[in-house]
Amino acid sequence: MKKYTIKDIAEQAGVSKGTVDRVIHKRGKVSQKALEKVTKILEEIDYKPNPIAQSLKNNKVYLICVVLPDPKEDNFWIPCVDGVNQAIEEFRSFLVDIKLFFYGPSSTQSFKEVNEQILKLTPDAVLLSPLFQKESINAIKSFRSAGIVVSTFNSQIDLEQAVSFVGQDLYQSGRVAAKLMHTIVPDHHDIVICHFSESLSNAIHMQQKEKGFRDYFNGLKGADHTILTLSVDQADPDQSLVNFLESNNKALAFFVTTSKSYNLVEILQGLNRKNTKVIGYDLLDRNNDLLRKDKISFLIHQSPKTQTYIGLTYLIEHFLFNKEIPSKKLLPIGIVNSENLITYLEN
Amino acid sequence: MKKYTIKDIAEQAGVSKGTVDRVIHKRGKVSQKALEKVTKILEEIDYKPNPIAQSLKNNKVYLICVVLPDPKEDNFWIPCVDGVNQAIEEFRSFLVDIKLFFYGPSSTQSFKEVNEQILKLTPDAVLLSPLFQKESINAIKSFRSAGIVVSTFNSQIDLEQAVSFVGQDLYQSGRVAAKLMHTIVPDHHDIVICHFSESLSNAIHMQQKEKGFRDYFNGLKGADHTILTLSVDQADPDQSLVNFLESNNKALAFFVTTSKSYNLVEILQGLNRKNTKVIGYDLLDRNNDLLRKDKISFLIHQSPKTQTYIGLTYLIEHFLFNKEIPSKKLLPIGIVNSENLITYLEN
DNA sequence: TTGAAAGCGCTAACAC
DNA sequence: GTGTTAGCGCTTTCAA
Repeated sequence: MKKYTIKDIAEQAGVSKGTVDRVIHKRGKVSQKALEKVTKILEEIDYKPNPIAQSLKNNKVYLICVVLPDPKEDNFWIPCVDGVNQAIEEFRSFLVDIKLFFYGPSSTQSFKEVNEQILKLTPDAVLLSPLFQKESINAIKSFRSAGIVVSTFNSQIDLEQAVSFVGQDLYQSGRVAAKLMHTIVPDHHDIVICHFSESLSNAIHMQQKEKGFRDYFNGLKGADHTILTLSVDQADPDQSLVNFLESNNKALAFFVTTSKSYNLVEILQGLNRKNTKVIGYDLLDRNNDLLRKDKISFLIHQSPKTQTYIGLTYLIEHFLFNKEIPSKKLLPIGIVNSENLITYLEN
Repeated sequence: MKKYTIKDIAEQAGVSKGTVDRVIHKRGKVSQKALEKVTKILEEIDYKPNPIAQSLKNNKVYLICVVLPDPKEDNFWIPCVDGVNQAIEEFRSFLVDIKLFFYGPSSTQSFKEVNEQILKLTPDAVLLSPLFQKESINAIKSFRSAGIVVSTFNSQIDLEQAVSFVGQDLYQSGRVAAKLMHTIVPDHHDIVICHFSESLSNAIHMQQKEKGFRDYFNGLKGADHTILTLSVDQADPDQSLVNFLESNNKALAFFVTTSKSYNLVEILQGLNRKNTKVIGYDLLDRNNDLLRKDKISFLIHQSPKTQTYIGLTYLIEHFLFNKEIPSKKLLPIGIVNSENLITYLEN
């Protein structure tokens, strides 16, 4: 298992290392004869340059900026920060510098400002969650024209704009929830899809999930479910829920499209409504407690921590070792109940 | 964001790079005075050597051998081979050489032979699935005394023998299955735990899963389930199943502790038994088909591909970049239904 | 006990 | 067009 070096190839071809390097990187200034000779050898041995040596030569500290909504305002994002920190820790001794930036989850203005601030730093790459469609496309454009590599996570925006996306298939995620609901709820049952939209930016997410959910039930043969959609009023979610529930006392099965299932469950408990089935998203502490107590049947895990962690490792390994960045990575849709919860929390 | 090099430190301390290196690696032959000076600086800047430069210097091809049961004899292991191949592909250009070895899943003799063969190659590390308790401990001992790093996956053996284990908590996995069963099966129901033990080596696995499963139900307050255990006769599994089912026609809910759920389902279909609920393991093609057709309610995913892939990356990054090898990595227990199946298959 | 120097594989500047 | 050379950060040998 001999690994060939550029020196071996140079000797074999009877040229110098410099010439071999020129051939490898197609930098021209090589005679036809030398080119052919070297190319032939390269192909024969399927030469791959040692990425470690390449990286050492290129001793530059890569700057990567991560942009996401402030986890203090929406704790869905807390694990994303954990993922970033894990990457920082893991690559501490390498030549990478990772900086975190937060914006207000409902302020396009703060999103803009943060991006302008980052642009001034001219980082090598930006990893961002493009909550706001239009503003994100603008931001990505200006990053790219400054030669900055842009990767995205969590929110998929229709684009050839970004190099890479790490996240989940939200339509499929709605189908998963529907299938679970179908397994735990008898036929002839009313099912309620609840949208808690703390920031309008989630609208697309919620729609895709709803579509998947409804499509699943529409596709059933002898199906007979009434599916309602409830968009919880942001101004006063609790009252909005109470009103709905009091006028729909047959509603016992709920699919919450955001991480707010705890909010719904607390209201249900307040109204003393029994035998409800709730399926929601995200392993927040308050959700986890209710899952353990069987007040929530299933949570769907969107792997927020993994999303940022993987997004970052793609970038880092690209810079350090010339690895290709996958253009799209859709993570598995995790189904979580009270018993496998712990195995997700420990990872 | 300046990264310090040993040259910087040497200059700061007024000594040579050699001396700094001696301090860092505690190789002695350093005067008290120099030692203190350098140590102080190292601590102040929290110096971490550049692992890329270290690795480049150490230009050695690391040999890692992977030992697992022949996937032709038990296709549970096919994805494990995929995981190995993924790691090979990903680290193709680095100085690592990964070799695969198979043994007969029910032949301790072939396990022994393979290990002897590997011992002769004196690899740097071995990653193995220690199916056979006793023989594995012996093998690991001889590897370790030859200075070979040993990591394990899939089967946990009670040991400080191996450096690392990647796998799942099987007891918890049984609990997950039980919880799922509990959600989909009415009370007052007979539940059957089915052990298909194609090789005796699985015995411990199955026991742990059974224990978790039973413990879950025993822990319920107003529970009222009859749980039977069926150990399917290896000599003639089909007949053995038919006999059992004909004398237990109340049995409609089944937990299959191995990847053979398809086998049970086919028999159930042959007997034309309806309304059965089956929970099993592993995303084999035959299981997946039945999951899609709703003949299996849930499959539990043990992430075999990830197990070998992670096991290998731990070893490789340890050798190449001095990363620490986690002594135990328990992967999330995946709950799979017809809708999130595809998201697992694509990963 | 210490410093100087060579070299790992690769790149890029420079001289011819 | 081509070869030579210096140097990335670190380790290790050798001479002092």
